[in-house]
Amino acid sequence: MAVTLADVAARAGVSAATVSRVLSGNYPVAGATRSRVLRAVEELEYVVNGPASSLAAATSDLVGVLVNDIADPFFGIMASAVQSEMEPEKAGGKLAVVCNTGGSPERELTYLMLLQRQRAAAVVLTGSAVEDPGHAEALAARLRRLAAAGTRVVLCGRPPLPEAGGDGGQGGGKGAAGAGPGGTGAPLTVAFDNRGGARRLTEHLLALGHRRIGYVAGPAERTTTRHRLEGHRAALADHDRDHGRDLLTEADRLTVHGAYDRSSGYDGALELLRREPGLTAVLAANDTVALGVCAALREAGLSIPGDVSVAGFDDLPFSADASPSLTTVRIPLHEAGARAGRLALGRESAPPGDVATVRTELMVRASTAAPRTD
Amino acid sequence: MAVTLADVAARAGVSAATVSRVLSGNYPVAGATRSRVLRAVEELEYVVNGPASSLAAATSDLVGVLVNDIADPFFGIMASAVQSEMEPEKAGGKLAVVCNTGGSPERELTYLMLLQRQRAAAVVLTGSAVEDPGHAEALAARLRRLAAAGTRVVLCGRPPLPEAGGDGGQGGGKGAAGAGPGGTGAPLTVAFDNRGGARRLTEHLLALGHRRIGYVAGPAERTTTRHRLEGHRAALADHDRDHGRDLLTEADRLTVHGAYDRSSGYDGALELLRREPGLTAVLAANDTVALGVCAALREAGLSIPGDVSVAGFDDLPFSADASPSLTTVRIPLHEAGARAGRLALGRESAPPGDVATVRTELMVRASTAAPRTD
DNA sequence: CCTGGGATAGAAAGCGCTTTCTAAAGCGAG
DNA sequence: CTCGCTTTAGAAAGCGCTTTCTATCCCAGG
Repeated sequence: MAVTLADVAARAGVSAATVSRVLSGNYPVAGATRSRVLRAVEELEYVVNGPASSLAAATSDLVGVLVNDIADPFFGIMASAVQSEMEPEKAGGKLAVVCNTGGSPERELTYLMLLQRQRAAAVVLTGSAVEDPGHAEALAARLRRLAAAGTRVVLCGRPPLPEAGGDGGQGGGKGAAGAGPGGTGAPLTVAFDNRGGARRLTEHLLALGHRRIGYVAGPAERTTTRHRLEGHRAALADHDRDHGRDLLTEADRLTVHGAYDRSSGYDGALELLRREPGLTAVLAANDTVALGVCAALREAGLSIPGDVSVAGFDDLPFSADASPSLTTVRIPLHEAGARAGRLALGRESAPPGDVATVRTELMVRASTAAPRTD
Repeated sequence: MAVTLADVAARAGVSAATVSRVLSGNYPVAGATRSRVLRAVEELEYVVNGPASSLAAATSDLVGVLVNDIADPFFGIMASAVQSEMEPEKAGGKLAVVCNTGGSPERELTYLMLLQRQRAAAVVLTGSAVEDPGHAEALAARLRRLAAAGTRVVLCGRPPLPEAGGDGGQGGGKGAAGAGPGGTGAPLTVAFDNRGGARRLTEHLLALGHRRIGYVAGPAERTTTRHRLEGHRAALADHDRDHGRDLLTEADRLTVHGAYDRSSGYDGALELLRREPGLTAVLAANDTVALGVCAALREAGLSIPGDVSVAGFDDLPFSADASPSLTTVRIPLHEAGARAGRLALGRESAPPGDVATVRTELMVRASTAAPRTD
């Protein structure tokens, strides 16, 4: 039905082997022959059969990118950056496959299985991990298998995996977990400095004079949430130590958890206001949540930053445009994604300790100011 | 190196054929045999070799989704909806491959070529098309070839292709353009009623009493831009006819073009203000552009909607949250994407005339109001 | 007790490509 | 003018799976 290598070979008056060599370009072919082949390819509109090629060569030009929510620019930016490194137009270029897990660990495993089935060249996992030990172990096992199968695994924006727990059990599995081609076994990691960012953000609020600071945090079970919370508390603890205060114990009461969406911010802010009407500042899990917080505060008749300061996290494109513009912690998502992409392609060597941390940066804008002196 | 079908067959004490049948499930296998095979699969942690499977079966479980900008929720929502129809966890499930073209027609062709190489089961093209005749013909040719190769082609949010131009030329190509399996030849289309939406939006402003309406339109060469502009002008023309006015001739002067981003809105609004300081309303190419328009107007000391009304297009999630909340034209992106996904899978039969139009809906919010009576 | 047919499983022929291994030229050196 | 090397191209053996074709087994019906 479709045009095959043999057809091209016949037309060019050469063997199939020669055509293959011309197209892959990793073997010397005389100039005249080469151009004869290329002409035949043109004339017949030949397109390589990818599956056949992958089967024979035992390689694939697919790179999987797992994201929690493709409709969220946070992930869109990273995915776009990963993809920008793939050079699909070039001969050895890769095709990035963006898979939307919806944040579900089960779906994540499903996609990883499908990617393994496709013998993907690499897999990039973005987004925060769920801390449930069962899921974590299942995920680690799957990633180990992928690595053993020669797929490069890169984590982007999630913490490095814990060391292998169980011994993997039965079956005379051969490779001692991933000395496979191009895999160091342990996944490469591009980590965000969430702790440091949250810490600097809280320090900023403390320096402005805020003492009653609410926190609308992300889902309780995700690593990112925990890290940001830890940074926040570390700043409070430092402050307590230096000033003999006790903000840290208050922090529990002033923290609520929700999803990474606007309504969580809205609801969270109302709940915080209920718990502590004297609130002067609210930290949000991310910028989207911060927008919800702002909406709730405004509806409660509070001005920002006049009555309450609000700060977000991530610095998405819309954050600078919000009114008031959001104080937030910038995560260089594009840079991180691009780096993850290069690691996935093996174009950049693994960072020391296999973990590259990208710095976060405090962006002070209009939504935070000193509290009213009452 | 890796576990193969033969290994599983040996372990289960059956033939490779039987294992294949158990896994694909489209052939009767006795219960006892079946469970013996499944146990062997478990024990050996067998994962099917996708390329081999695709080669032998001459099918693939890849579905390509082309988007202009993956970081833009407009496309993210559609992509997510397409993906939600794929059921990757099921046996016959598909793997959606989201490809970011960056709006470049060349990259679009590159991705289509790669997807054809992978023998993708279907391809969904989202986003507006470029109207350049050269590109349009190249694209149409590529899509024809895809269809001829048995790949289902679905257009989502772009107009149906023009009828085949050239006759395709040389080579005794067989199929008369795509009576291939499951392809009707002509791509299936899910179209947005951009004209109608723009028309109703303009009518809304006219009804409020606006007469000097600026338009910060999208890139001049894209179909979507043209359609929205046509709707806008149709409304103006109707008004002129009924009221003996001449708003239509003014429209040219009050239209500027830009990209689909915030800064285009910002710059565009400033330019419009320069051309017509007495502007009472501004339409934007989409909601992101509208935000830029709002920012520019505000910096110019104008209040929204007090001095100038602003309206967008698309109704992205952030639009209701902006302050003031944006009047806009809602495009049911999720619904459209899901439908495109179903068409791609052949789970929904083709619409009459192969074009399904999804309705757009005017969302009147706080950013539009009657102009000041001066 | 024999036979025909349904149910189940195996043998084997590819699918279209890559890649050794091998052969045929082409060319300088002895 | 021949020998041995390099350069270039073909032959053919898979890669791991699917699927047709065929063989076997078992049971009901005659």
